[in-house]
Amino acid sequence: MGHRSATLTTPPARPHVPVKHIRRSQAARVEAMRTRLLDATLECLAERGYSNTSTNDIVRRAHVSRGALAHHFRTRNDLFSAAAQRLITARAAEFRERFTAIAPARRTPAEALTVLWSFYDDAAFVAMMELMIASRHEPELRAVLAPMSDQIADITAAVVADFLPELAGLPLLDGALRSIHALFAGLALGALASSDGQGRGADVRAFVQVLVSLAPQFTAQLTAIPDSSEAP
Amino acid sequence: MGHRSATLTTPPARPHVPVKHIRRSQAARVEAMRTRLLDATLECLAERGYSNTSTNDIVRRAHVSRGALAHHFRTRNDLFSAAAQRLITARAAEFRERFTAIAPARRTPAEALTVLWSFYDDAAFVAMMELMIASRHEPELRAVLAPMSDQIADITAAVVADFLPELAGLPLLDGALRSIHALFAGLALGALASSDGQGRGADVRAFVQVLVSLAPQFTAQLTAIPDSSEAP
DNA sequence: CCTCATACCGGCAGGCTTGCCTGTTTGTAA
DNA sequence: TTACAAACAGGCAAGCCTGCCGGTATGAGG
Repeated sequence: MGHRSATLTTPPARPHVPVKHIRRSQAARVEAMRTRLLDATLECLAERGYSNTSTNDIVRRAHVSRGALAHHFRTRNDLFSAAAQRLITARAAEFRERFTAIAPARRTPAEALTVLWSFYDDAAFVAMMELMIASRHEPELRAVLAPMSDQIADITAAVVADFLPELAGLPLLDGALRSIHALFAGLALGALASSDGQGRGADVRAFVQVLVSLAPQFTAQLTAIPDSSEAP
Repeated sequence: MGHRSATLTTPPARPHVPVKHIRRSQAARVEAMRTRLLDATLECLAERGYSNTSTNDIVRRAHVSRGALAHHFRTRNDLFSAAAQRLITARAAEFRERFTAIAPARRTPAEALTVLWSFYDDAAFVAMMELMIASRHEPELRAVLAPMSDQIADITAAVVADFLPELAGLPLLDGALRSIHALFAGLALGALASSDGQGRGADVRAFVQVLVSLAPQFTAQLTAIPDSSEAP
């Protein structure tokens, strides 16, 4: 179950393949270089963290010269912002893929929760957290990350609508989905400091499991409740 | 409702009160110095973040010489570990205080949720997140933070038992409480990167509010369910 | 009152990082 | 083929940070 160190980038084609003397178009060259750099950045981010990652670490890992990086990303922040952008779009794509890959017979809320959690119990999400923390002081990075929350909500809603139609009409669905995302994020954050190496809040996830399995039951009662909401 | 910048430390006695020529015992001196240093560390942590905070920043803010810090904390990590320890114990104390301070008439789940959230929508929790992220590479810090998760669970359980006895016996109470903590943590984390300056996931918290208000209802149905748990 | 341990002070050297700068190679287009 | 622009290489200087060190002041004990 420990999904850790899942595909953060495309694993092949990276280790020790010098990009030399293969006669490629310039567009292909820059694309390869950017990919190399960005992937290395994301990996360093997950391993060493935002501010423990120097540009030297990155070029070393990418097997690229210092000047190459400077040529494609003028400043360190540019690099990290681009990496953040790449991470977000890559994840959005993988999100849809992984869900559409679920066999129609298995498209249950429980399975969906498992897949969803795999996105949080993941090296990429560690990188994501690093970026979120760092974005507090890097406006450019923040600008990249800001719309992410709503994007996630939209994509999740779409996935639910497509694959779990029985839940599609639920009254507070949007809030519920956002809640689950927040909960998983909190779990992942807590896992960073917790000594609980493999548990990763399995008990909490079990509780969530039970909760969603009960969703249909109390959805009926919801309509008859004196809406005492308006959050504090 | 924006609780931000709540009491991270004891605000009085800090600004510009030179500790000189007042004839105090040595024990008092070291205590004052440690407090000064640790408070400044925590403040810097919340404002600048873990690795944007240099020891110079700290001594500058604490109005203390560089040597003083070196004398009390041999290394930068020692300082941060001590600060983390201090933060944890201080928060635990404040946690109980704030809950016992609730007027008996107001001891409702809704009120409890509001108070609980105030602990996450808080400069101190920003510092906490910084420490959690940093602890990934600082074993000493990690050792300090590791037991925190269970401590929180224990304290929360105790508070519920004392002040919300009607919930005390609920079947999956422990999981539910941990879930709420994780959810709030995730909300706080997301708020770092979100442009949603003041919202802070109010909608999500509203959902949680509704959910707990329904807790008694479906707790009955829980016993009759084919336990298909064992989290994935 | 005197002595000593402890608390505190401020500067120095070593190491690391970033951004820039010059020089070389590669692709493209005339 | 030739000339130019873009891609790439690697070194340099300025700046900052940490840990340490000798020197001073202050409180404790005889």
